[in-house]
Amino acid sequence: MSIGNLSQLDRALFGLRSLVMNGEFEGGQRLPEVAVAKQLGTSRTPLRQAMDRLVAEGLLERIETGGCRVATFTRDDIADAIEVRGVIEGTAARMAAERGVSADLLGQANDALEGIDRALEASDGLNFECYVRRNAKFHALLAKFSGSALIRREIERMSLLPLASPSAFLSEQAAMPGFQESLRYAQRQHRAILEAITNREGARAEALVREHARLALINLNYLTDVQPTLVKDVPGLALLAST
Amino acid sequence: MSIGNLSQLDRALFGLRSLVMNGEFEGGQRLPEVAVAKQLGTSRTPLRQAMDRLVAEGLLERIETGGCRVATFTRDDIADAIEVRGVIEGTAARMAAERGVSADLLGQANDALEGIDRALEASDGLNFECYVRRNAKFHALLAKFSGSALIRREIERMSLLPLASPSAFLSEQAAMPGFQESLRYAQRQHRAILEAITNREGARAEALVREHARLALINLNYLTDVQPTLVKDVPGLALLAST
DNA sequence: ATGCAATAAGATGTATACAATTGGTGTGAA
DNA sequence: TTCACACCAATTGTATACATCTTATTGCAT
Repeated sequence: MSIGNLSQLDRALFGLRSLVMNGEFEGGQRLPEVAVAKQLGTSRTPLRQAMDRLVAEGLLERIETGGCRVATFTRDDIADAIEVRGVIEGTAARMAAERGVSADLLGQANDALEGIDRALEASDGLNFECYVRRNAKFHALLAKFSGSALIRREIERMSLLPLASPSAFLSEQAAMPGFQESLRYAQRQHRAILEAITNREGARAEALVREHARLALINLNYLTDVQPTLVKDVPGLALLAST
Repeated sequence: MSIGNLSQLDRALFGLRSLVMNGEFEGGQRLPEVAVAKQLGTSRTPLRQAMDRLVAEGLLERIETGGCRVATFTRDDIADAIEVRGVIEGTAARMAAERGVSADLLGQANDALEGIDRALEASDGLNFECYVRRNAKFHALLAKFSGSALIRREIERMSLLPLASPSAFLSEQAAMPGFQESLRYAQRQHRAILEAITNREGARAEALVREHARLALINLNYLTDVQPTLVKDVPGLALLAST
């Protein structure tokens, strides 16, 4: 359990999550414990723990007669997950506005947004890696703003669902037409959200965050309808029901 | 795994949840696996599975150096849990209004509300048991209305948290002054919620459900401030931090 | 007396053996 | 040919033994 030396449970958890997300298993089929344990180089005990956790995450589902199968998601499922993430993040923003946020935290959020500005104005057009990092930072701060550990955990939880996280589609979005314009739109929303929270405008903050989350929906639709060839590159998209 | 013959995991899960909810363990102390396993009459393997699930439910928390401890909740934690339940139930109601609900389901909800009416008008003043049952039924239908399995699961999940469920305080509420008047107020909210959903008024339905959830907060405050002697009778209230 | 270190006891993490249940396959009869 | 029943293989659920890591206690040195 030392640093950099993972426990068997962590190895099984990361390994299995990665296998499932990358679509290594046929959707709906049962995961045979012995075979998967051998594949991951661990025993059944930590593997079963890992499976329990992935069931809790929603990535696997229990079979009544025993064992687990890979969960499959319809596009409606993913849309609902994105909507719920937006709703809870929106609640975090509203609470932040209502209860007030420390100047230190507000400053950190402002720093993150300035970092995004710099990433957008980079000399070579866009510093993509920097954008992704600062975007994740801003969303993490938003969850923290609420002052509620429960809210923060719930947002993290929803973001674990495949394709529901704030940066789920960022890596492949680069191929989209109007990509940079979309990032600039998102950044204006970021600014407005932070302004609303600072001004203690709870309803405005909540509505803005909800709308902001729906950007992920647009990307989902683009990837599945217009550019299905990219599907293989987006982690978790393999779990989308083929219908 | 036959009917009525629980698996060891279920036995451990129900038993441990009950022990924790009833405050059999000192808050914050580590749960010794061997001792608890012996107490529950099972081995460590299913007990550890049960502990993992209770961690996912939020009832236990992991200790960094190994093992689990009983989670403690501040009143703010419980207030946040109630708020989040209200927010997600509100989203379910809004989605129901936006997407439409089948006449069959609407009819079932109406039946539940008529059952509550009858319970409130019983000759001996109040049929309490009937009220509780129909109230739970109405809230379950509300979750179902959304048409989203994810939403339904998240509402169930939030309702598992101690004191966050729609009927968490009902059993002890009888000792409150103005108790029946409070139930009538709640029932008027029920009617308004159903009307808003039927009329496809999403924003109204969402706002009403949020306000409805806050009734639980009032009961929480009453129990902890005015009638702390009742604390022992409410399951889960033992987990409230004594501060 | 206090602080640190070492040791021992006890707890958790992991592997594996065994039991019980499931699911498939093959054979037989209608 | 098809359905049913039985048997066998394979898989999951459970218990337990073992290894590793905590943690508390004791003793020693300052």
